[in-house]
Amino acid sequence: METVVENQKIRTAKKLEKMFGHIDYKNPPELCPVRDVMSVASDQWSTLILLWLGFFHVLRFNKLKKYVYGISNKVLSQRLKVLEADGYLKRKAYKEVPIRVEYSLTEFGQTYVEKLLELTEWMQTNSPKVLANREKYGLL
Amino acid sequence: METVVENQKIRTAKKLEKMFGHIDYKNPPELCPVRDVMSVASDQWSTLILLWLGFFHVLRFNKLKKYVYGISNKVLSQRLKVLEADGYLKRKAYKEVPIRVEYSLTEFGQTYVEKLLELTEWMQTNSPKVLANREKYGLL
DNA sequence: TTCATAAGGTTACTTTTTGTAACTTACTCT
DNA sequence: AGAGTAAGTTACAAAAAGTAACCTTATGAA
Repeated sequence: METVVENQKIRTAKKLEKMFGHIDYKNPPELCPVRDVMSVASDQWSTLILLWLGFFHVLRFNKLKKYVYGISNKVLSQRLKVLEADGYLKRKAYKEVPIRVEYSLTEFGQTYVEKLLELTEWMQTNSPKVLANREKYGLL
Repeated sequence: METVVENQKIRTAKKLEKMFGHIDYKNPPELCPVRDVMSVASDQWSTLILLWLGFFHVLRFNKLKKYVYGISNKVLSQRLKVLEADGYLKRKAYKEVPIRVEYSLTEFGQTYVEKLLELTEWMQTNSPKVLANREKYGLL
């Protein structure tokens, strides 16, 4: 039993070595694409935007704003631009009045949402544990 | 071929429905534990701290600071406190002079790091694509 | 014809979060 | 007595995020 956990720890460390081991830790973030890309894609607001798009497939600006509860116009529009630039979603504007704009995932974005979903499922499963830990810690 | 992708999209949306579908989107973030827990654990600095701990198993404050390149004392100590409170890592202080403090993952933290690692592997695989997208977008 | 409305933002201004760098503590070694 | 060391903390500056008012363009009602 113990060794199963230990072996898992070792496997994990090996993968991390593959990822970080060859990188000189003195490198600034600009030279680490993983950090760069990750900081955009796994930002809290970006995550919520992408997940809701994964759910609805197509959403307009104001609907998105409604579902990504608490986001401001400013941040929503800024994140949508960046996520579009990075290729996760596409924007389609119809020249009607008032203007209609539809956001949806690209195929690339869809694959990312699937990964993201796994993480979110972990969160869903484990958040009670975390909240319990937090409470226990509060008493110290 | 098309239908495979389509079916995947539908499966994803179904999972998302399970996660978000029953939540009234008008709920503030305080009432959504998933958002709450996730905003701590998948913060950029937290992620890096946990991954490096997954790699080294035990790290002292100043070593962590060295590997989590660019983090400030202030933010590092703040994140370590929160991650400890949430149960991802443990702090062990030795009453020597100068003081020695060792940080390591809890077993719970270890399971999270494994999930996180999958996401990071995705990033590693796909960051070239994102950088390419970004460049293409820049030309528009 | 003037006015209200609507979607999808943008802008100016305030508040919060981060970053920077100097300082603290407590004991040991010179 | 003074320097050095690890693990932080603190005061102040810079950057990011939140807030709320405003813009655009055209349609339909008054």
